[in-house]
Amino acid sequence: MVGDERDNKGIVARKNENFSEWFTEVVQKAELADIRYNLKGFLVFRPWSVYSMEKMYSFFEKSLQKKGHEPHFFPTLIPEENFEKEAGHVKGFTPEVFWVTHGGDKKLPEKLALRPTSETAFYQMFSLWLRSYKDLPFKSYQRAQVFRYDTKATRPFLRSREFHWIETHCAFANEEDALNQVKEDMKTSEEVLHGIFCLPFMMFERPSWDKFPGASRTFAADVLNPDGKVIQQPSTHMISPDFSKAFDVKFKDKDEKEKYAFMTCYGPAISRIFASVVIVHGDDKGLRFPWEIAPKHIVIVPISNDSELVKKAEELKKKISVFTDEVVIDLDDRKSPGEKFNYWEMKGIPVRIDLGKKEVKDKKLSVFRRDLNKKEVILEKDLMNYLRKVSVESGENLKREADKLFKGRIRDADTIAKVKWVLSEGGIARCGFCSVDGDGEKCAVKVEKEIGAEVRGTLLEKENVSGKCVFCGKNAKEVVYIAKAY
RNA sequence: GGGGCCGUAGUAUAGUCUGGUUAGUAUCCGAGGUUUGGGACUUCGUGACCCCGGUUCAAAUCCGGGCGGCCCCA
Repeated sequence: MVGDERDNKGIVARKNENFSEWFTEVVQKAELADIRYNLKGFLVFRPWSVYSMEKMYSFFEKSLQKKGHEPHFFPTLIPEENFEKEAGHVKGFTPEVFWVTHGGDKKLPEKLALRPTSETAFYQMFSLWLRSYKDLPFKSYQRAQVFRYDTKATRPFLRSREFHWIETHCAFANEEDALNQVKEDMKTSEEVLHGIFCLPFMMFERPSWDKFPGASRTFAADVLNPDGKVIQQPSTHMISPDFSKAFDVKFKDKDEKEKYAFMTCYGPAISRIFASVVIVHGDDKGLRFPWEIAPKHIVIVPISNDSELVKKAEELKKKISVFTDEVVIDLDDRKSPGEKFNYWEMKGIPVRIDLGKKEVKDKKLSVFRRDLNKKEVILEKDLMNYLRKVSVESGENLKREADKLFKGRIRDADTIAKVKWVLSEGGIARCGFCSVDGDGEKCAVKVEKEIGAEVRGTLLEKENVSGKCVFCGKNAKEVVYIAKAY
């Protein structure tokens, strides 16, 4: 090939050397999304990402339902008046809202927002639905697409103007119950994000200056990318009492008094979490998935389309169907076996079975597992045991690998120079800090200006503090975590 | 928030600086033949200058705007 030898088949960029390019390449070559849709920040999700995201949705929804959340579908459009009811919320979201202004060629009497999030839609209904303490706790959720006119650079999956998520909206009789909900949301994140998707993260309480618009307290998970930047994943919020007042979300308590409810919300963004799955588990060959959320489980590659081999492939597929239906037989006669091997490794399918005459004759199978990139020969009669084993181990292996990398990157720092060093190593710095309320913001600005990083927050369970704030020298009141962020 | 780079077949690119031939190459796609155990070979064929405006005898090429993409810094 002429020019810069750029190959339009396999992944060229090295994940750890040139992460940005690696990600762009993987998105296109593994056919996760088509970025050619002619609208900035919007992309077409292709089957290989959708299969996986559907599974991710399902794990989250099952986990939420088990904890008492019930599903809803709310309208995509929200009247402007709903937005204007709570000052903090308006201020935070107005610059990011897409507005619908016309119906046909008639100008609408009131602008309609394409929901950037649905608090103001849900609370509108909460005020109608919630009458008595017996209606509480009220726990709901919906899966939805939301829209934000993000002015920063957009990136497929990571930062799009339309994204796919789940949002839970809950109401409680008192603040304590609301806080417990936040803790439950953290547990859900641990169960699903880490337990099933195998993504290590830390959940921080965001500093007061970095809260969700309209929240009294914000907690958010940070996942670490190989380039050393963290990306925010599920966040959970205690909503400011101003909302209950603004939307008149009241209930009659046991003591016969009318009281305002306490709301929480939790938002795992599936399309963005998918990005983290790609980024955290992928390698230089392309994608890797934990079995549970792999788009498909198994590919059978007959070495040729010889009728004997095709028949054998069908037979195996049928046999495997008691365990999984997600078996692809690759009969594309335009590709050589070698090309297929590389292709399916790039796509990250967990198990590949190479089927040739040799195998049929010897009643053996050549199998390749993507978690360990290992090829081995097994007896055909052991296939089901092998698949069961890989289905369990693939996630475990990916999780172990990711956890190890993550833990090694969190380091204590007691001077500005040390913080800089930790960040330059692609890590998260843990250090003493004056305050995460208003008056600590000066130091946070310093962190941003001088180091190009952000104070991500504190742990919910307060840590022992001693010593000084690394940035202003006052007595440290908090232990904070500092990282570069998207 | 600031800066830089880029837009030519489905994809990746040459050509742009220095305006002028039938816009070249690889891959993909379609048809045929030979192949098939780690990115096969061959013959034939289809397919492109992002949009709008300007300069000019002449624009992929120069200028302005729009739309879209990529990268870096804060």
